[in-house]
Amino acid sequence: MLTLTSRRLRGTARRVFGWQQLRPAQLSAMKAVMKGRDVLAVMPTGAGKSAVYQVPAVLLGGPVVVVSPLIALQRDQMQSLLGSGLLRTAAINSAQRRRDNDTAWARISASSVDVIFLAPEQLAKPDVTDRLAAVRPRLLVVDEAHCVSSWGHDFRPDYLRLRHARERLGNPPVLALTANAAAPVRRDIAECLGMNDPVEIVAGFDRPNIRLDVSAFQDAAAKERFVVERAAVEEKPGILYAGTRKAADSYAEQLRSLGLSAASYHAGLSPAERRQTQDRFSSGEVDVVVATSAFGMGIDKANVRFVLHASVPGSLDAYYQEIGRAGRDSAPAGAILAYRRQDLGLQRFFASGAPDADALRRVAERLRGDAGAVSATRLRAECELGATALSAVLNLLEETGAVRTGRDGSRFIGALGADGASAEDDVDAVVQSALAVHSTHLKLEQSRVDMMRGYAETTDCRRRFLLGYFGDSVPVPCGACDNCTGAVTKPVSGLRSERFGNAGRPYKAPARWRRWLRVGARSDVAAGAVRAAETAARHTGDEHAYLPGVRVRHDQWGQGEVMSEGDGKITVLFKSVGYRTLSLAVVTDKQLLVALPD
DNA sequence: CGTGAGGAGTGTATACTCCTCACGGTGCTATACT
Repeated sequence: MLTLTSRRLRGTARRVFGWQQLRPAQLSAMKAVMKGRDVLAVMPTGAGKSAVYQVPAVLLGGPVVVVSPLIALQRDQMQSLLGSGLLRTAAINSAQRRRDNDTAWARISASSVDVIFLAPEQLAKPDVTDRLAAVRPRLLVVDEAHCVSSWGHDFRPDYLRLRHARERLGNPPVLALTANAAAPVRRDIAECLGMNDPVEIVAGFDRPNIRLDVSAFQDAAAKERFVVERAAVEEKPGILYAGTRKAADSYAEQLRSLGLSAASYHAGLSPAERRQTQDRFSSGEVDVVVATSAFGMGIDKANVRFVLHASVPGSLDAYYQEIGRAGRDSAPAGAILAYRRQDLGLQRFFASGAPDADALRRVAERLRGDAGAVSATRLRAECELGATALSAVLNLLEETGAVRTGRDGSRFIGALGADGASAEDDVDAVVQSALAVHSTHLKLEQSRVDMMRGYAETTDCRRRFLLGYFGDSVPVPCGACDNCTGAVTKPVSGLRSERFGNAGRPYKAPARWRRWLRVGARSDVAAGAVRAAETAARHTGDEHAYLPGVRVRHDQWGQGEVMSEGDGKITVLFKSVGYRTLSLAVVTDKQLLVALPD
């Protein structure tokens, strides 16, 4: 039976946008939005995420504010909405001329705009939130919401300030949209945005047409040869991800010298070059884009046949997101990882940036003496910090409780007690606890790198490992990963596949990995499949106290949540130390974990 | 954490080894120049 809301939503979708059908996930998300609930929707790209705010935008009777991480994405979305004819859009950003921003504001203030696109940095400015508040937004959309979690803690700290912006806008409901967020990331998003009892809508993660392959190497030159030849022989078009800009340029050059149509893409290139490469990839003119992680958001090319990683990314979240750009047409596609464990070092480095203790001290000190609120502008000037650095510092100080944000969102109030301990000790303590808060984030980031290693080195079904990380289970063997089918590496002419330098011989994990991997030797094809089947069988039976989602406590590591289990191991995400993989036997024997009630 | 560039040392090979050191990804915005 159709409710009135469903009927209105479907009618609008048909009439305004020409969509004959809405998927169940789209419809339930829209209904929750219409009810005024906070909504977190995780839906695969191509499943019509944007529709979830576009259809309500027609019906809500007031403007919708959309936070988008890239100006290029804002443009794309506006472009695609031109066709609807009914939704009027505007964007405010630094890439537009001042006059265009003025025009946009004039239209917004005259209530002639239905959807407004901005980056989080805009919403950190009080004049922007003031002007928006005046037109009473009905909904705040956070697009690509995984950015809140992946960028908010350091790179783009204004993502963490969106909760204050929301208050300034008159507390409209929040709709967070992403294609890719494991449970802890979803929790982080909800928490950072200050979402209120959000409705979570999570569509399935599995992309069965993407085949998962890992080839491991000891020698850098051998890996590089493999990458070049593999990129050359795979069906086109494809994306080759490299770890650094330099590597991206070098691979692109090598592919071109083989006569392939390849272009590199990274943040070191001019916006014009980047746009051109992206356009030429979309149109089919470029066969292989060789890119850093800069490439991908907003790419919606259906027929990408392979995503090849020349270097491991820093997390399974990033990996899944990047390989998800393959095979959107549902035809077979390949996700190939060329793995060297030394490459993890680069990701460990990226996940190790420490905050500026001196900047923390200066801001804490400045706010301590002041009874009133101090504006961001003044703090920037007096503490000699850029806008990004100041936001990052304030986020940390706020998390420790030493600072709170004033009601106007851009003034800050020191909350340090003036009694008892000397002022000096006070500031010291605050800096220490801010550093501690940050180091908790770092531990999580580092443990994410470890999970990436786990994926690369597992001898179990890779799909099971990957989807287990996202909280999904899959029947094994999946039949579409190297460990389940045994087709380790497609033979490539003139190339010896090198598995830890022992081509052809079974893989034997080095001693110091063995404990972690809990395997002696790499099984051959048949044994791999058999073991996968056994794992599946075990999975259906017996005494599983530690199923994914169960909350547990560990004596030393505190509270955590079971993320996945299988093959005699469980992986738990602890608040204090990040992901830890434990042997089920040891856990049971030593009673390491206590299950907590929900 | 791992890599590659560059210098010092050895000691005569235009070449090795050893050591130190800089560098590595993602984007917004504001502002000063042509």
